[in-house]
Amino acid sequence: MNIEHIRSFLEVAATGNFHRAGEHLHVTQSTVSARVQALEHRIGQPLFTRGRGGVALTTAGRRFHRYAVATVRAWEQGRQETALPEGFRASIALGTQVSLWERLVLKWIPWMRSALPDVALRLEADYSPSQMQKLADGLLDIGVMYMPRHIPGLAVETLLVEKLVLVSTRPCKVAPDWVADYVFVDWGEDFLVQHRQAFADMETPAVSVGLGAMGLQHILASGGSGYFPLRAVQPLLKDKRLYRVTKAPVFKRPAYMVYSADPSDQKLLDQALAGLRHVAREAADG
Amino acid sequence: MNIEHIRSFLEVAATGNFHRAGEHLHVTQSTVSARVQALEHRIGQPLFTRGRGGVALTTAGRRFHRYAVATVRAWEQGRQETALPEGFRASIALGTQVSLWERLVLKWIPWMRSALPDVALRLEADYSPSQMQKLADGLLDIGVMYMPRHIPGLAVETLLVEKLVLVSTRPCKVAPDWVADYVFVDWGEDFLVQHRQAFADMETPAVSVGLGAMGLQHILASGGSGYFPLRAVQPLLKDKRLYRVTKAPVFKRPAYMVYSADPSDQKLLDQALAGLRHVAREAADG
DNA sequence: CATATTGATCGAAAAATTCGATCGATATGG
DNA sequence: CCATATCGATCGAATTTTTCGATCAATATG
Repeated sequence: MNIEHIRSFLEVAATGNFHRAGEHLHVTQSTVSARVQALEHRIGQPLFTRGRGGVALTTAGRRFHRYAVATVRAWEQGRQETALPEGFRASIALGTQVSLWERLVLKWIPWMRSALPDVALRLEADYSPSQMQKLADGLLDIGVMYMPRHIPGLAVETLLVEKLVLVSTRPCKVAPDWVADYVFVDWGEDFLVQHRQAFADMETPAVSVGLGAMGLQHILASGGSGYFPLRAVQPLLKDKRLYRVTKAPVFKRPAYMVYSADPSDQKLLDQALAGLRHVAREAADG
Repeated sequence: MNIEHIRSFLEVAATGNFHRAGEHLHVTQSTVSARVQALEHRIGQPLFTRGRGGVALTTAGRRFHRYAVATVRAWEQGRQETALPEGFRASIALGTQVSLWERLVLKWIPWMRSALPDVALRLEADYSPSQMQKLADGLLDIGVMYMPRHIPGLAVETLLVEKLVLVSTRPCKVAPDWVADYVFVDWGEDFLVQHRQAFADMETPAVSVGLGAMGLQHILASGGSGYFPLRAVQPLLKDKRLYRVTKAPVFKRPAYMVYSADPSDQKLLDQALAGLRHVAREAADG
């Protein structure tokens, strides 16, 4: 069965008129008639009552209508999602965590556009678990994230290593007054482990924050200290709005890129990965 | 685009082999090849990597896969739902409330099977509001229910009038000791209004029940009185397990059938309605 | 190196789709 | 009552698409 036939059925149902349906579909009335008849024959039921001033759906036609909509929509959407934009040769689908978006992907886009102008880019910012699934299912070509799971068939490569440094709103060289104004920011499981090792005797901080940007806003507004990516606080250190606690340990937080070990277009993937490595070098903390 | 093409894509994706896919679809390998190529051309992307020992989905192919499944399923299901069973000329879709199922529809089915053996029956038991919507949408041909809403384009016809009579587990001629052992059964809005008019000074009964069968079970188990359909309690009256309170008012509870005022097959509908009227007469309280 | 398996390709045959013209039925207006 | 307009069905011819069988080239297997 042809999807054009189903689309014709929907158009006739909408207009109630074979001629008008034909116009909308850019075919003749006899074509519409033939299509609807083919559909009716395939289903084995009349879908329209042909009468006086046009047509109306039969009970069977109305029953079929919702499935017709679903069928056409599923096909149309699948085509849309899968097809390449006009004038492109291939496409790369990349998923990333929001926090790595600005830092890496935003710079990778122009790199790709100039290096491979005929490759369309499909980008999504999502959270890590669903992204790993999409990579495993082959729905994404590249994932950029902290803390990937290891899955067979997927290669994981360190892209850059962020340095998390302790900063405070007051100048001080040693670890600050814990508990009082320290803000614990959850930078993920790796950080948690390192943090616990370094500050084994530390009591539970009064404030702990799940999202980095929130923690930074908090200490800037209310004063305090906490671990933040060097890159993110560097301008604030220059402005003397924050001070680095130089004696405190520095933690490392690596970001990875994940990709298929056996891609359908090895060459294309290699180029895209090279671009990511390039922007990662440029974005390195130094 | 042809749905067989999409089905072929799915079969190839499942088997990883054009030959085997062809066998499953009862076509030759070259047909499968042509179909997949047509699909790829229509989408503008290769969906498989053809290689050494078979084929594998590309990223695009994997992306398309779920939509392919959705498309085929929607069409297949629509055809299933809409098509007539083998050897039937037409079909009638009837929806009813559960409580009227046994009373009417169960007897209507054999009537229809013998009167119109080449008409398929589609039956669903549902609750009134969604049923009226389905009737209005033309998804049902006939609805059988208490308390239909009136909707333009739908005809409503009284099918039978149930008599609700007061019965008690103890013999008594007059209204029983209210409140103490009377069970109020909610037989719908009409009943509520009549009941309130007849027993204006009645206090709120101790027990009120939403479903008729539950109320009947309750008074049979624990003793008491309440309104029930004459038809339902008649055998219990004969067995002297219940006694009718003859002086109490009798309430009427009409059941209706609802159908399109302008059906696509008037003659067929008329015959089905005649059948319903017939079984309703037989089921009348007398 | 022979052999088997894979998907692509080609040409011919078959099937389907499409179009334009026309038909019959029905409604509208004078 | 009749001329006219509108509607969908139908027909035949032209076109396009689909299918098949045979064959080819590439790649594994023993």
